[in-house]
Amino acid sequence: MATLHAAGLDPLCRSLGRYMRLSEDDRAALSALDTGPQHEVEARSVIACEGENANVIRLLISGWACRYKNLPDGRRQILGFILPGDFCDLNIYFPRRLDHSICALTTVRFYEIEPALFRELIDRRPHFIQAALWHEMACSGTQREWLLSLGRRSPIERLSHLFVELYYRQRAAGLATGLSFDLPITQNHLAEANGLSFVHLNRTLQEMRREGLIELSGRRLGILDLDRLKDVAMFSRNFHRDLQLDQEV
Amino acid sequence: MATLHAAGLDPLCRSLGRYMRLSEDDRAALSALDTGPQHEVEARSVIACEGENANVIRLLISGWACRYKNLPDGRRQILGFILPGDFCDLNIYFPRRLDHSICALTTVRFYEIEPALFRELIDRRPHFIQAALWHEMACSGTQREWLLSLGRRSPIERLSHLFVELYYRQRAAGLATGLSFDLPITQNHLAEANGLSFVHLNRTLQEMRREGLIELSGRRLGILDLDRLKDVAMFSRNFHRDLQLDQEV
DNA sequence: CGGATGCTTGATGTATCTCAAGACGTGTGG
DNA sequence: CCACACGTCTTGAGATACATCAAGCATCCG
Repeated sequence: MATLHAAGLDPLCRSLGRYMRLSEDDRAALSALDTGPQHEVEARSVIACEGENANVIRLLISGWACRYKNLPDGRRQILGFILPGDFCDLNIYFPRRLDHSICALTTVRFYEIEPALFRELIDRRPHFIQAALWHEMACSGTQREWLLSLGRRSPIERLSHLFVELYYRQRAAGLATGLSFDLPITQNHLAEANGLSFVHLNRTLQEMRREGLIELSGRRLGILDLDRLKDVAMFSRNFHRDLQLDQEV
Repeated sequence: MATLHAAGLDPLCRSLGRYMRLSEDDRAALSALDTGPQHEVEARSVIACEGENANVIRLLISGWACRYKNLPDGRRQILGFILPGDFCDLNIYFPRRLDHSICALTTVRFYEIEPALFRELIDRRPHFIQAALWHEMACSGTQREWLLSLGRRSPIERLSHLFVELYYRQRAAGLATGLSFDLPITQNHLAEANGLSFVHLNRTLQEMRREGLIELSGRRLGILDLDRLKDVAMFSRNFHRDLQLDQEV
């Protein structure tokens, strides 16, 4: 019985454990959180929509999701990818109106946690707020890296950078085998994330293959030369360090 | 004497007051924070540099600063503008290594607050952490809007959006008179913020003037038709609401 | 089998960058 | 006071990177 329960809560401990050392008491306190049933939605489902009130805390268990924004005329920009262990929304206080939407890119499983329960947890063990703050700041840092990519990196540099980011995040979550990992999204998604047309993205991918940087087929990405890929991306040591943190589970 | 002291701490109260209701006790607690001397640096000074440890909390009092990142080959992207009342860095816990740099665009005055003092404040009055979280989330929201701009908006839409954002933020800080406000930065800065070459930015500005959207000269921006400017920018109601919060002082 | 979805390729136009030069204002030293 | 340097803005010309439009092909699935 303990096993089952522990397995169920594992994602929460693992997720918060990335940002703080968890004592046994901490883990026990997390167990007390009733994470409720797991939800499952299929690809393309809108999990949360811009403008609606976020009155729940969602933690992704499996699958890929993304944050995105639309312009009134239909143009769409993906703002970031949400991988297993990431929070979709962390509205602990003040139900904030969502400034962006979230949709599932694959079949996705996630927890929904009551903000009130989280608040109680923080009341009893105030240092948990630090993990929440840290999570926000880590996301914020990744956004800044994307700003640099969209503003100043060329398409091939942008794409290289994204692949390195995803590789390290997947590896941190134990989802990479060697230098390859599942990339269960379409080229169109990659284009929407990188501010490119999907035609041009396709040609950029071909260039990367020609250059011997990656191989990509059947929804799986293989990195052929990580060092060179990082060079092309001008991947920063600082950013690497931030992502590495995820590994200290 | 009370006057002087109150005047000195006013920026802190006003800044945090944007994110939470301050009781009299709260204000008294903030007064207990020794904000130390005001610092002043001239334009172009680097206030904080990527990679260094942020071991202080800075609150901008007057002038303009910006966050930015560089690529190894010298390309530079401005990530956001810091206006009076904004925190430069809010590293309350864990001295985090900075993932970006901050520099002064004009002569700038700011407070430096010891993180330890801030932590003590939060220990005594835990709800202050909510203001910190809210501040992080507001900055994060602005970054997402910039991602949308850089990824999907055309140059003229981007620039329009930036001007509307700055207008609302300046107005919230009481720094706009009517529909115009000081814009003490160069066209080169605007280009670096919008991911454009400064030549093209210059031409975009001319187009906006030709269209009767703005007038810009002598480091002062006048908005000629706010509604149309917002239409061009496809400025979102949600984002507006977030910025408006700044007004509820 | 027909329709949806995703990937690839070609042709064409244009938006944006780069390079380069000149104009204007402002401050500084002679 | 002028001469000069410097920073900023402006304009022109040319090259190219990227978007757009359009078509073909493969795969999957009902």
